Amino acid sequence: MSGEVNIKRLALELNISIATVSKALNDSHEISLKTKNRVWDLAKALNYTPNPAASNLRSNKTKTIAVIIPFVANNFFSLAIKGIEEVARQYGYHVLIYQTHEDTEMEIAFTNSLLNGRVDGILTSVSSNEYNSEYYQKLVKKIPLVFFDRVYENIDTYTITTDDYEISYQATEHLIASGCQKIAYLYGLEKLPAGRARFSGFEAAMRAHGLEVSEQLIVNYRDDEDLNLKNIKTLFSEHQPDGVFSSMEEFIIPTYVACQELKLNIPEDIKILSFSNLSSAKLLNPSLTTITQPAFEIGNEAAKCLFKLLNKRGIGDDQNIVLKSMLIKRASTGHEATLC
Amino acid sequence: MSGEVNIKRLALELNISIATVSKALNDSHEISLKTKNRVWDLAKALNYTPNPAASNLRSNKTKTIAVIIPFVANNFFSLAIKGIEEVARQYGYHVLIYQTHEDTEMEIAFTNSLLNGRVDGILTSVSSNEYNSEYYQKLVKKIPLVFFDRVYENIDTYTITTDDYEISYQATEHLIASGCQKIAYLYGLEKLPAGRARFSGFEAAMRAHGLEVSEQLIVNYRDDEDLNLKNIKTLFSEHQPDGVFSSMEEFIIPTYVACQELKLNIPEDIKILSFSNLSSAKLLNPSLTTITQPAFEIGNEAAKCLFKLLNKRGIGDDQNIVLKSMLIKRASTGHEATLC
DNA sequence: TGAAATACCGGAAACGTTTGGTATATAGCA
DNA sequence: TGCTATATACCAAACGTTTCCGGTATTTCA
Repeated sequence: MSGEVNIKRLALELNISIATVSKALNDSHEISLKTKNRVWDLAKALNYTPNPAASNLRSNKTKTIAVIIPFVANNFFSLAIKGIEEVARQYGYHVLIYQTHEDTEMEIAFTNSLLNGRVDGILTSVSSNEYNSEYYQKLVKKIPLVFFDRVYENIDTYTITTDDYEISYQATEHLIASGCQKIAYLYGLEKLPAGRARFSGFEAAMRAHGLEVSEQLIVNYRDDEDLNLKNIKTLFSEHQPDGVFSSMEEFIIPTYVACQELKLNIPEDIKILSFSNLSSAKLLNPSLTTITQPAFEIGNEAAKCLFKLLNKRGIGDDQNIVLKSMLIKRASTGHEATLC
Repeated sequence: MSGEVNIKRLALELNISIATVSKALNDSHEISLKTKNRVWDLAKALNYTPNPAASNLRSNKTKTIAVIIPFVANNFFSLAIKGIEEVARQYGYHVLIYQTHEDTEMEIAFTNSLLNGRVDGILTSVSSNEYNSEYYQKLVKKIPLVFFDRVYENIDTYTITTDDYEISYQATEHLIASGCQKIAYLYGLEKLPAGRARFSGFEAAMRAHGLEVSEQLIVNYRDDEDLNLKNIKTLFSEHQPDGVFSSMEEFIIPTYVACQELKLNIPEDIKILSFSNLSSAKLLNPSLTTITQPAFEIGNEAAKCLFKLLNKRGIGDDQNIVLKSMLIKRASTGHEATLC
């Protein structure tokens, strides 16, 4: 009996035209309230929902946005997604998620696969293995796109970032105030503005306090857990730093392991802090001092900006939004353990 | 100049019909290799990709699947998603992700919003706040759907679960072998088969060793962090258990906090183990003994089953797939700290 | 050699919606 | 009264594919 319930069926049953039904469903001013109500009632009764493919084909709107990120199995990005979804739901949009696994080629492949009208807009946090902004120069002219956290600079769209330089400066001063003189730097995202800003903030704070930033006290992040561990252990045993500034969550585990294996006591022998959104940072042994980014808010803000673009409001003077991170002092830098 | 590049454009430029182009692109046997090559070459040169809306409208295939889960900011689900995506990519499918936040109403709302042809199939891990399988009884007749981890029973589709009963039994024996006599049970997912199986396994092992399972030693999970902490603290101080079996990752933090605040030493005063996919479990203070589910494999297997359904192969005798979890012994149950 | 099978290609309808143009009826106004 | 504006609704053409149906040319085989 029923068959699929579509607009034609509604029109037939109400004895009005297809066009009228469509306009009624979209609450057009051309349709009388009386007719609208008849349509809405029947639509509800028959449990009608418009076919997205047809609607999209005709109107060129998908009610879908894409999120392209390195990983989803990561506290920062998980929270950011949550922030994005909140806004998307609000607008009745669906969210497509793509993981690049830090591979720029994948990133570009995914993005390209979205240019045929599969989505209305894109939110992206770029891969760290390359810095290649030319691609995006052209891309932003083809589709609404907003960068968050890991951004390319000087591209004509919104970017949502955090105060990497300032918070790194502040965190470095915290290490110094805690008595560190020889601070190692675990360098992540070195090709991206975020990674560089973190290092600059560290550098500036060191210099401001008359401390040296030595090449030998730097470990660069590699996509190889064992190598990272090895490099950190080598650094620790050869140069005995009394402090560690980790610019990436991924360094935490190898750093703790290195200390354990080298029998270094945290924070007595060495103080540690790290960028991180790990909710269990407070339960590490000892609890870890972190620089925590407002991940949820970043996602939220990014999505809002994307919808500004989708609604054809041009980019205002709020093109580059910077949110504040937090320095949460815990036992790994000798701070009182407060379990917060 | 270019305009949008579509199938008509290709046909025009190659001086062949639209039908031929379409068939060539889909590698139909009706088209000669020579023609196919001409089409493929030009398509590549012009960077053509088919319009998904049009294709979907006509063919009733979206090349998209949906994943409906309680949270993405969770190690287990993050990994499961990764497993799902691997398979999806392989088939050229896109993945839509929905978070229910443990709310069955949302779960149903999302699911309903997908029934109008937005996706070809659904992978779902149901919310824990309710057990209401009637809805799904009807649903599986309308759209291909596969359950993973948190499943409803006796529904005519694939389910991917783990050996909750057996591994819980085994873990409980580990606690007992480590000297525990009075073991508290932190009860999660109580309304779902998974949660119940975990408890049954625990119960059976206790009984098999002549130990009592007391109501007073059970804390039920509530969606309120403070309440959970309070309940655990009350349990610990009023009944002094010497072991804790946590059936949910979410109990870990309050449990550790409770021990710290009550000055209970782990594992001397109390031994702890928990279901968890936390990668930092080994770095907790002390490192945490976990039951770890093969999250990636679960997602992987679930997606494979969904594609079996999509390819119209009926459900075989592998309808209920059960994967093995691992018990990883660490310091929180008195095991040698091995950092693995 | 002739009939049947095969290989290759095109015409045109269909998928379910949106939308610009048009038509009718009514109201407003001079 | 006649003329314009407004409210309401319909017609038909799109959107870009896929696919059924057919048609011709070529091959196969008895």
